[in-house]
Amino acid sequence: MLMPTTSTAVHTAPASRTAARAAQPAPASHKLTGPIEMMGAPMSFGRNGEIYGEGEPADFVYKVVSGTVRTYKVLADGRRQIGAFYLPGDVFGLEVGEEHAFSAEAIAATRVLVVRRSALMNLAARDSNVARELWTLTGQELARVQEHIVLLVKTAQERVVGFLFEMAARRPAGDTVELPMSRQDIADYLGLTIETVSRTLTNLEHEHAIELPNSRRIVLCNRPALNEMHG
Amino acid sequence: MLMPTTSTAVHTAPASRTAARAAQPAPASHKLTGPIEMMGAPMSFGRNGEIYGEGEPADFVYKVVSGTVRTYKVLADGRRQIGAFYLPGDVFGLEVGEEHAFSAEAIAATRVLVVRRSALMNLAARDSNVARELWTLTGQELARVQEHIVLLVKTAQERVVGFLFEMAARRPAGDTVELPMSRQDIADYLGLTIETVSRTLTNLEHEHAIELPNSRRIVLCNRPALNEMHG
DNA sequence: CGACCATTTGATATGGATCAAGCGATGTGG
DNA sequence: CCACATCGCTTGATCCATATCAAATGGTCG
Repeated sequence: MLMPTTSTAVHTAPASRTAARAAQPAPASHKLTGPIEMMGAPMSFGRNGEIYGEGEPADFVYKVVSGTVRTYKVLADGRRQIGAFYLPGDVFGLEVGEEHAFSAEAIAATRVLVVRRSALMNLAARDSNVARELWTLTGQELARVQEHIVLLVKTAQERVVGFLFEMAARRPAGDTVELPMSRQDIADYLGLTIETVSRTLTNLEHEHAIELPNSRRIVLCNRPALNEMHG
Repeated sequence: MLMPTTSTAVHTAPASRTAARAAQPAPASHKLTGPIEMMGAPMSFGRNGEIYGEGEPADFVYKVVSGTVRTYKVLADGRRQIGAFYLPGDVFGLEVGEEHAFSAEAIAATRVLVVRRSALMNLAARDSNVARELWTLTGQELARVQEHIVLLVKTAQERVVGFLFEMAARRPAGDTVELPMSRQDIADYLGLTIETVSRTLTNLEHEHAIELPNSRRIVLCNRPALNEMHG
């Protein structure tokens, strides 16, 4: 639907790989062996590479091995709303209906595992543990989106601080957050403009709540202060 | 947690009813027989009656028979965000985790069917159709919340019009929408103030897009015009 | 009738958007 | 190796949609 400007997708048909599937390095996930690891075929996407489009048949389920993925919708007036960011270990593209509700793109060079949804469904019909795992994944997604709703009704500063906490919790690395996405991506996730995101981060730095060694790295050097700020 | 001001809950312990369960009038739902109808115990709540609180163990699943339910969170600064409205036939309170993510209240006098979550889980472990139904319910909830996110990043007019379309689609009754909830409820669902909701409705009426016979009844008398307005 | 509560309407304030320019890193061709 | 184009980000000035504050209206129930 929306052609990426600098797509360098290596594969475009996930079905083209069914061999050589058992030799992945273990992805950064709490679950080291599951249906997707067992059955998944590796695929790679370049920066801005389109993984699937909104409204397309949801025939495949994906798990991030490395890199980052964003899902989004483009509204009628051209504005883009980002639904989620997916980091290594995260599953995305799992739909209960027949179509993808959002489009998905790689933010930077990204490797994923791909598995046919029908294969998972067949497995789930026979194995209640797999069925439960699919349900759990959908439930985690639901919880995440509910948190997102709460973020979206707050002030700009609360949204930005909430986003920083969210990212810090997902990639525990002390107080340093490494952002794989641009300011525009953050703005479109938070329902703000790029200018407001930038200004808010600058303010937080002036108040000594964060440090900005560079634009993609943020140090949460005063968590109590940040906690005060996020409602 | 939050005591309702005029609670008139008839039952407070759903487990107190296990007999007399097969004689409900069929609720307005596309699914006339399911686990909840088969196993559910009836309960009633008065206006503003608390059904469960955020953070409480999610031991029961509910289906609306009559009336309307809202789920909500109260933010740190006292603002209330409504997560969803549930109308007759809708299932709510089904959590994948162990706790309720939102609080639930009856908006007006409401009857529900209640079933133990553990009973559904046991059934699902043996019957993959039940498992699939639980997953489908969670997936529908996910789709609804994703739509809600898209609403929340639009302008006030777009949010209000989107809300009217949402309600009209859920209770197909020609172009007339009967609102069970107050302006404050609508405002807290849309992330707006009550004044902005009221003004927006007045504007829509002036533009002959809707009619307001009274504050709880809205006629969508110009759908093409409304469609233009909601991005 | 009168009290109460939900809703509407009016006046003003403000947070974030918009418009516009500047800055710093990265990469490319001469 | 440097001039220069490009891109992502920051900063500044102004505007506007919506919040806030305040009061009037209207419907409901004792």
